[in-house]
Amino acid sequence: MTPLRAIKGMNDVLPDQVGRWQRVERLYARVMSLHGFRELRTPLLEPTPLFVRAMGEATDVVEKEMYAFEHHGDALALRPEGTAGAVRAYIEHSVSQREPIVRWWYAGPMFRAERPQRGRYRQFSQLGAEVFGDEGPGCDAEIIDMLVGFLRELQVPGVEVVVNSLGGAEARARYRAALVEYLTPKASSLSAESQRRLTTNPLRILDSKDDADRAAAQGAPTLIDVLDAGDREHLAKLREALDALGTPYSIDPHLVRGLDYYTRTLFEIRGAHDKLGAGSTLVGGGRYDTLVKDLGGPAVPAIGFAAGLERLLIASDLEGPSSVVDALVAPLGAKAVAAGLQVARDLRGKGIRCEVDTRGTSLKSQLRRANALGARIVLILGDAEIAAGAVQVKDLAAHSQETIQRDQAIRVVVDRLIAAGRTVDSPVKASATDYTAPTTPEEDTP
RNA sequence: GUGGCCGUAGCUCAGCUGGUAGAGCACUGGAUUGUGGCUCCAGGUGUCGCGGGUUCGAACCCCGUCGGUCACCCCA
Repeated sequence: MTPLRAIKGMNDVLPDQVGRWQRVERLYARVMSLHGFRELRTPLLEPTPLFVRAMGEATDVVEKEMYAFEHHGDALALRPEGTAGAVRAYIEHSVSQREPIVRWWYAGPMFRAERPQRGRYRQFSQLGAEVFGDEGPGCDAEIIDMLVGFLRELQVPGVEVVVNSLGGAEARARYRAALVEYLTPKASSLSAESQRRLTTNPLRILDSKDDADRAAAQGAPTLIDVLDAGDREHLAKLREALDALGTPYSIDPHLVRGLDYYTRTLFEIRGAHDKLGAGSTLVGGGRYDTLVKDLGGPAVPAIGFAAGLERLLIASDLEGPSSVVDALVAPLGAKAVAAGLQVARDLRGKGIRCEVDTRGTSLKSQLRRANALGARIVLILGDAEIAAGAVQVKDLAAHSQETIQRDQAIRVVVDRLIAAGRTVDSPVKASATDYTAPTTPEEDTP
């Protein structure tokens, strides 16, 4: 019998790692909140045609990477990206009728049936956002600057922003024609892949990694040359705003992205090249001023981006939390366990994370466990303490220990933890029916 | 999806031209009948990814397969 295992490219995240995930997610939620974005949650499963129409028939994602299937006659697909669902929800709920500008963020798993690699998985998570109803370049600049700030908070080294403009649909069509005209005479020198692309998706030849392709593309006309006046002004204003913000970026006229819906501003943010190798794109985004209309909604301009959470985690130097609990209750002997459970319940009522070691093992092994859990305080309850109505409060970091009366012990522990920098919730009642889970001392919610 | 490399204890790896397996770390216990992180001592049968083949004999060679990884395609 073959052992049960997770699907290729779909990974478990064990608790040791979840701490880092949560840290990044909370930081993101906070950044979003500070910028007036509100969270959107959409289904993981959508009608396949939504993605086909949003991203384009000829895109690789649609052609070969979607988990698409039929269920009772419906064509369904696991979402390969977040924008299509967000736009669908925006249209479906007539949101444009209620609010002129909408800022939404989302976080969650996406699915693409690609060959896994470091930082690229079949189920992966994206942190994304969309702004509907603001076509100004200032909005583009704000988003880019916000993302750079976010990556800085994540301590991602080597962050660089690359910007390009794809222009509107007309400009792109004009450019496509010019590019094909320029490259066709050189077709024989192109890679086989690019010769095929010449008819299917010529823009992609621009960011080919093949040397011959690069040489051929070297002198090609650039998109920026064929932009119309409005597109040019948009780009110029974006650059002005970025310069004013002091956000470093570079213009790469060869930057092209794989989805058809982009218009005008297109950007990528890369970082941590040494850790991510070829897949160092951390965030990709851009404007999609016609997509809402193309999907049957009103003519509302929009811009969005998505960041790969797994890549951010590889790139980020942030560490996860080191402690699981603040305190460990160490009862010695069977009689002490019941008393220990009471002490623990009282601690939790004050927002102290704690665990009771009910194994009945030696004090030594309980202290070892306290160490492993990162507990600062150990409350020792043996026969002598119970007889005296007391408890030993041991501070592992301070190497101190004192005998405290039971009714004073909770206050002493709280004081010690607060003195050590732990923030503790305001007291709540701790009973079986009125119990509030202690929040972790982790940061981040504003 | 295409190609290269890799796959030995929980982790990182060693294992000489094929003679059937080891280290460090981690973990558990003890030294200290109730006191951790340091130190010392003790504790390992693990489908050598899986299946098949060659051989007297395979962790080591061959084929297939699964998984990982890197690059490409593409993308977050």
